[in-house]
Amino acid sequence: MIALIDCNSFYASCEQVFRPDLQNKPVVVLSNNDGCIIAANKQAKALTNIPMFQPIFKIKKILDANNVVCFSSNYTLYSDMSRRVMDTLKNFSHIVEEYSIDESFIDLSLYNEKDLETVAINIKETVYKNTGIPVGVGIAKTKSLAKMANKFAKKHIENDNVYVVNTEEKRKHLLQNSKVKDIWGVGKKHAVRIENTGCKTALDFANMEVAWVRKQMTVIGERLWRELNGLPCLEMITIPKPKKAIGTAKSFGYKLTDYRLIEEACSYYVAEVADLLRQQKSVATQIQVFLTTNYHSEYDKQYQQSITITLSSPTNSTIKLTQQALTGLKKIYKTGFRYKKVGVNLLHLVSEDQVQLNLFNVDHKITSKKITDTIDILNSKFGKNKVKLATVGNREKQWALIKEQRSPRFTTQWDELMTIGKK
DNA sequence: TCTGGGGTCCTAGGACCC
DNA sequence: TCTGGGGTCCTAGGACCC
Repeated sequence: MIALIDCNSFYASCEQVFRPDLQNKPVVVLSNNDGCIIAANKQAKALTNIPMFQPIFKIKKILDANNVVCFSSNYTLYSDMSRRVMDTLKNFSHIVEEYSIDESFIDLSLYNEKDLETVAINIKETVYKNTGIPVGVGIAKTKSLAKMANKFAKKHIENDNVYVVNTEEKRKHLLQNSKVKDIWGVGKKHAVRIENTGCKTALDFANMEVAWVRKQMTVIGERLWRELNGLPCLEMITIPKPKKAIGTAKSFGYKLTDYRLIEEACSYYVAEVADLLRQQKSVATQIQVFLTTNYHSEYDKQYQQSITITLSSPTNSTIKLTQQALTGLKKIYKTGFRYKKVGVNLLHLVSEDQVQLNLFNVDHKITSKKITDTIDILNSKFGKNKVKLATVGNREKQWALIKEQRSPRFTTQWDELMTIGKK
């Protein structure tokens, strides 16, 4: 049996852990640049007209009228809280798959099946006691059913955030009471196609002809169909696979026209992704740079362009990647536009030790590696970005994201610890 | 004025090879 | 009317997830 544990309104819950005064109050967390809502707690969700992913300026009035507390996103805090939750889960099973920042699958086959209800409640209570984060638990024979059981448990309050599918009756009850669009892996497009055949519930889908499913939804759909019928097709992935691509693309805090500033932002992003690349001990064979104006704007002239450069030899050197990225950026940049976003993608990543050495730049490679290693060591000792390339610039980041309401990084910064009582 | 960001997997079709 | 057959690699695009 597999359990899916999912944190309730994770980002908002993280904020509330350190702000007990916000218990039972509506709380939302905003995206980068404070652009739109990416998380809302129960109380905020209960207010109608707070749709997720809506630009904040459209619903500002509703937020204010209801005294909704808004936070800028604070990923440093959320990552650390996530680690605490995951550590707690490891006490319940040795087979844990960290599926995302706020959910995990864990294998419970060592437990007696009739005890699972108790185990589920125990997991929920222990995580809350250790971290302050409320979670939901869904348990079933397959990942897809566990995922749906979890969602079902949250939706129907009488389940108190726990649902265990340990009988055929409960499987049918779960699927009968879930809509097609609630099936994990069925998005908008497939939901329409499925419903057009007359299916209304997840159970109807599970009873469809598998040939139709295969044809319309490929092998992914067939796996899902089997999983809903109790046949496990998705394995537990306990060792995270190295990423095949690493990218970043963030909107600027302000529209940019100045090439120099865009270049600084681009260099900064290259340093970020190159760092992640080295952490997973990979090298990139291609780098892609793209630049775009604000496509939402009706006034601005629109322009977007991207360029993909194949590197002469695969690398994870910030220096080399920056050189290539800026060469690319120069090619696609055109004057006369107000730019909104620049992005960098590292593509076709391969393991460091699988690289085919290019005979002709061995020397260069080694020198470059020494510099990169030294920069990494210094930065891990003295703090992120203390040592950087000159192209990143040293002035205030005029392109930086807007984060007006970020909470303190309570758990990772000594100077941002919580204070109690008078100073 | 203000509209997120980072991924995965699969398939079809083109280019190319023998 | 008939129009080889088998294969690989790559890319773009679709669909989905959190």
